[in-house]
Amino acid sequence: MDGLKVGEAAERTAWSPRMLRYLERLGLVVPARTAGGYRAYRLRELNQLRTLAELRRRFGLDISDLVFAARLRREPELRKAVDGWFAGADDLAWVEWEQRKHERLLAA
Amino acid sequence: MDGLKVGEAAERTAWSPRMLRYLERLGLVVPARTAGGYRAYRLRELNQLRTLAELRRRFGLDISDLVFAARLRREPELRKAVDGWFAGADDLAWVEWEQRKHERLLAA
DNA sequence: CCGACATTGACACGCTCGTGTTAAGGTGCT
DNA sequence: AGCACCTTAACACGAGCGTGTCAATGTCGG
Repeated sequence: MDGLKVGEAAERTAWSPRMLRYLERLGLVVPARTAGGYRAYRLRELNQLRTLAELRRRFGLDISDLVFAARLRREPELRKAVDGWFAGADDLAWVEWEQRKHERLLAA
Repeated sequence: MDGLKVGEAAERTAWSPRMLRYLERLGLVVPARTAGGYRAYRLRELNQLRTLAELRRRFGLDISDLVFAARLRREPELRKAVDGWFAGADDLAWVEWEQRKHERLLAA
């Protein structure tokens, strides 16, 4: 078999098999599948799992924080809206920010 | 008084006074204070509150998602680490996962 | 100086998250 | 064929989030 099964991957990454399945359902770490339906964890997934654990430990992140970060990358609409919110939160005026966005669009 | 008190701000933004205090404790919308200790909501804060409600409604965001987004802006160390995690995850995996979710829905 | 509203702090409650466990069945090496 | 491990689905449960409410006290305008 090419890639580790869920139990083997769990042993090598200090996650439980349960959590590996959970992370897959959230779309964070998605292994390939064998013909029989077994999860096949390869090097990329193992690295993701180790990095993920490190992020939680070092920065106290929730898993849901990473899910949100993933959404930010995948949904430009969302990223724009969030940026807009922060524009109103910094001392830059919202209207000015909108204006400059329009200017950028015109310039493009 | 220059700025709205918490009750007045609540009426105009469709948040409860309780939630306005909560959002302040999270560092998301922080009004100035009067000499007597009353919160003074001005235009900037009112706009932030309305935009915040809109983000929740339109994108289904949690408040904690916005708190995390704020951390991302303020902590370059954190942003770098999160970017690093995504570097190990090419978006092919995401597409495959979406496809299988779709198949599951069709099969149901 | 009184009444309306503010302040902080605490208790409460339903909901979701992260995690384990168990059940009922499938895969695959030897 | 058997044994170890996998699959999904379900139930369980403590912890934390979002929110309301109540109590004790402070501020302010008329």
